[in-house]
Amino acid sequence: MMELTRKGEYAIRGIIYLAQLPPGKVALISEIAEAAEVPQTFLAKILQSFAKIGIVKSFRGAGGGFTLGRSAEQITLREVVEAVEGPILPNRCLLGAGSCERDGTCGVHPVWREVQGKVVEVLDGVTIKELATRTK
Amino acid sequence: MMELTRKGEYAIRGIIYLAQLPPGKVALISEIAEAAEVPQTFLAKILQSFAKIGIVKSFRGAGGGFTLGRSAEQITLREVVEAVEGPILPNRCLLGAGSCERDGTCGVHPVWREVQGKVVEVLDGVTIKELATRTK
DNA sequence: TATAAAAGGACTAAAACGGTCCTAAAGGTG
DNA sequence: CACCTTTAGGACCGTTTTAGTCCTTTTATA
Ligand code: SF4
Ligand code: SF4
Repeated sequence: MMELTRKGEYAIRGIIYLAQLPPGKVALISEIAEAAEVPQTFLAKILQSFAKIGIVKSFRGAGGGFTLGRSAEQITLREVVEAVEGPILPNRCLLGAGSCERDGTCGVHPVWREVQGKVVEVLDGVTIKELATRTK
Repeated sequence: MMELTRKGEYAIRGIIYLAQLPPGKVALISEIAEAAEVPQTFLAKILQSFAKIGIVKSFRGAGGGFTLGRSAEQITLREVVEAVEGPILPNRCLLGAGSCERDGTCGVHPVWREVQGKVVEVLDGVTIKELATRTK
């Protein structure tokens, strides 16, 4: 249960690599993919989607590549994970009332709410900066 | 991320229904399925797998059906969920060393370990009994 | 023996996963 | 301007998982 997909795993590895670079340095997708040991074209898609939401910045043409969109301490692991996997949602009844007609009477509902809260708390509490410095 | 499948959802609903019955009462799969609002043949598979591991007991033939395999306060939500979804495992690197060759140097690894711990803690802390009494 | 269940197995449609490949667009360089 | 480099976007694809159904067999009761 609750498994991160490869997409999520790759996204995290890629962004950590970016965070380990000297600030401002742009890295080629080929370079990131090799360092993170991730299929290049797949990682490209992921970083492109990150560029859209501002987590990374991208530059085209010669001398182009990717950089972090803001400083590593301002990007949380939660953000990265959610960007790629969607919201932390142990059960679909947690998104919006009425998604399950039983939620009013259901004793399990609050448990999922609690699980969600704990996971979000952990993931919100760790920044990419921390991960980058802790990772060799 | 981390979504419970319908199988898991149905399993929980079914077992809660069993827990709400007077102790010792056997219920037909048709009855459980209707009450829990779950496809009958699908629920049958789930309860059959539960019978194998002892969470429920089953009886064939006329007058047969299903009962809890032990008292509701001795069955945790975690057990039910894991029986149907497999172990709580936010990332595959958590099962066994060597499943990721990076785990020695990886700063993310401990975060997943923590997430796993928190979720297990919550799910272990709630019994089917509690859920049954809390659910109308 | 007839009947009432659950058990087991085969099968399936649809979605999600884990990518690849090709073309287009944008930005430097000589 | 022409050419090269690099990301962007879209189409496509094989495999696995999800979410079931259906049919036959076994077991137990009446
Ligand atoms: S029955 Fe309860 S736990 Fe299940 S989806 Fe509905 S509200 Fe959520
Ligand atoms: S890189 Fe780290 S988090 Fe990712 S699978 Fe390997 S050990 Fe786990």
